[in-house]
Amino acid sequence: MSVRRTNSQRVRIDDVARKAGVSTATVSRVINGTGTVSVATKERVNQAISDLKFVAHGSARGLAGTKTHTLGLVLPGLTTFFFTALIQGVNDCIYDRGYSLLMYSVSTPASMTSGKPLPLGEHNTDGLIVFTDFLDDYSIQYMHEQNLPIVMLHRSPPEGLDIPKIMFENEKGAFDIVEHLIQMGNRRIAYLKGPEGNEDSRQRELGYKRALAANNIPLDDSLIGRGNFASGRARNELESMLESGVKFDAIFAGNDDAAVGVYETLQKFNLRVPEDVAVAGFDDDYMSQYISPPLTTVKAPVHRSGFEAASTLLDLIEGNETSSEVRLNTELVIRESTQRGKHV
Amino acid sequence: MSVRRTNSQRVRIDDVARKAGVSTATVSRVINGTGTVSVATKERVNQAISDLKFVAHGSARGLAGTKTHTLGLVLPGLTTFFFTALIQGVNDCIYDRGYSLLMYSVSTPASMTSGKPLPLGEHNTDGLIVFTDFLDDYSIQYMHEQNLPIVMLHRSPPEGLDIPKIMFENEKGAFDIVEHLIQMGNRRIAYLKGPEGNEDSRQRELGYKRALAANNIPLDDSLIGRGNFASGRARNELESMLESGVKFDAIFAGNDDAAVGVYETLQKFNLRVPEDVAVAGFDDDYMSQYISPPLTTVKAPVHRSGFEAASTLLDLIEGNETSSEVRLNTELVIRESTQRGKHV
DNA sequence: ATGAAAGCGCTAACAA
DNA sequence: TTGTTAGCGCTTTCAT
Repeated sequence: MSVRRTNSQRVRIDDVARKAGVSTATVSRVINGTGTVSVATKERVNQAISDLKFVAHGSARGLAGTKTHTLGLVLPGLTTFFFTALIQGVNDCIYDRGYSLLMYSVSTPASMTSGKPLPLGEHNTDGLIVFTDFLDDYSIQYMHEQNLPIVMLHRSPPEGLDIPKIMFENEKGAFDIVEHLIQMGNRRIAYLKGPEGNEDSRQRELGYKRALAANNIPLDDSLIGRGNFASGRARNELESMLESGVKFDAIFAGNDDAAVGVYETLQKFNLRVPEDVAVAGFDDDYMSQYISPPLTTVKAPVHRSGFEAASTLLDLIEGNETSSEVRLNTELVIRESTQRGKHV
Repeated sequence: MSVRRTNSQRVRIDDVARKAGVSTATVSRVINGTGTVSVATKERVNQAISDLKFVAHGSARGLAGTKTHTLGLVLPGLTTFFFTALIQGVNDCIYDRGYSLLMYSVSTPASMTSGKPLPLGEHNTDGLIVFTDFLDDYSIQYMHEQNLPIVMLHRSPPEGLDIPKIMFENEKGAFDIVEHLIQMGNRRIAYLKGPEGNEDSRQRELGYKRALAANNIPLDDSLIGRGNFASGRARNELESMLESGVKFDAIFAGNDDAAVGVYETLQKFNLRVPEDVAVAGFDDDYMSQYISPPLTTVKAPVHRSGFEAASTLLDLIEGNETSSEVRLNTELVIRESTQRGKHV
């Protein structure tokens, strides 16, 4: 009894089939590169497709087939240039491989299993890149159990789950930069942590502690501040530390954005960088070379981490081999913020 | 004769219907808020949905219904913090309204109507935000004719098409900042254009020229350089200008990223900012307050422009009233790069 | 207020 | 190598 709103405008696969003089199955084969189609037929079909400007209906493909050709990327609130590079990295990987990118910026704790679930399964992405602490372990486990391919970016998967992860060499990077600070003559070196529970931060803290230990510098807990990888919080935290009389001759700020906050607070207290306090960051954000003084930091391959995450996810989806963990090299970048006597 | 890969795992709408003791039609009504459902029934259905952790199949909804609940955002290559704020703005608008975001970063000229078409129609987004010069007018016209709701961001629609656009007050912002430069005593003021054909740049150039005219300063074409809103190109262009002997006492760099390139080249030529050359930007990028000297610029509401674009697009989709043009206010931010005698 | 059932535009099994 | 056709999981009309 069909009384159906007929979507009259759209060019459908059977229009293409008719024009090319073949069946819809053949057109589908040409589109998807499946099955076998003779060269001559393939050419006729492609001609018809471009003549008619046919674009397949994504939802129909998603429903009929097994793939949506869409990847999900879950991010915390987009704050710094870091995210730009990361998203571009994912983007650069997937379009060539025929996928689109669905983005979710989640800036408060969220869950798939309580309250209003995230629209993550909703669109049936073929897989998910998780880069946020705002999605709880249980949600990830839940989606993993639904057989959704997942890759963790800058975060470990929940205990016991076989989910690949992409990380920076945080521990080594932090070790290197703290060693550098020590070699520049600093002994009392503060560290500003990232957000509570953040894994990058935890690993950097380990590197920081290892470098101190390797140089026989006792650990002083009063030198460890609680930040959140953002300049505002860094300002406040450092202010508290200074007001409570903590003394130090260098700060490893956790990341570059926090280092910017450190700069501001030091200036407010009339402390010069690097003469009075040396400052180091992590990431090598775009602005770090331009701030004053230019910031010594650990260069992290952000674009590449997005690219690798996407690439690993596609491998997972396509059933290729994947490594369970990718660790991306970091590189020490020495600028003026840690070089006494060289400051302009 | 069904021999069908049956997606056994998934909880479907009929599972919910059975559990709630209703038909699938009723479940659908509850999900979509359409039709009339008694309070008691609605409650039973919602209970069943959360008990079963039911998430509707997006492709099935997209195919059966008329909406995909997805918006497309087309961007040029993601380069600066600008894009972070913009994407976040779009994001912040749409999730509350039940939409997801499909992102396309297109960094080379692309078309829907020649070559391999962009996957834009492919997923049947309910609408599109176009923020890139890399998508040609014809493609936009083509999609518009297919009745795809479109909003232009920082760019005008093709001639004659009734497509809303969101812009900054470029002309006024540029006028204000050039006036400021003039008031600070500068007469020979250079302008660095954005990419060829870019509308923001064209409007800023108009503001620049109007400010000169308003102050009886003759226009000198040798003072207008060809940039692309990026630091690298700004460096090169300014270097050429300086080498060819062009003299000026101030530069309006087109945007903040270009201003950074200007800083670098001036430093290379041993010209101080602002003592020898005053520098002004546009956007008020996150880093502009932190570079040295802090950059005088025009603050543009980037996050808000993303938000407004999304909001306008949703209004278009939902059949609400929309303005054909939204102009977002800019604000002059005076810092040290234009203040002679105040530089630290 | 609710249910029955058609069909959205594809893909993929099977037949030929 | 190609065609026929069921059916993916929903939404929506129409009937009740």
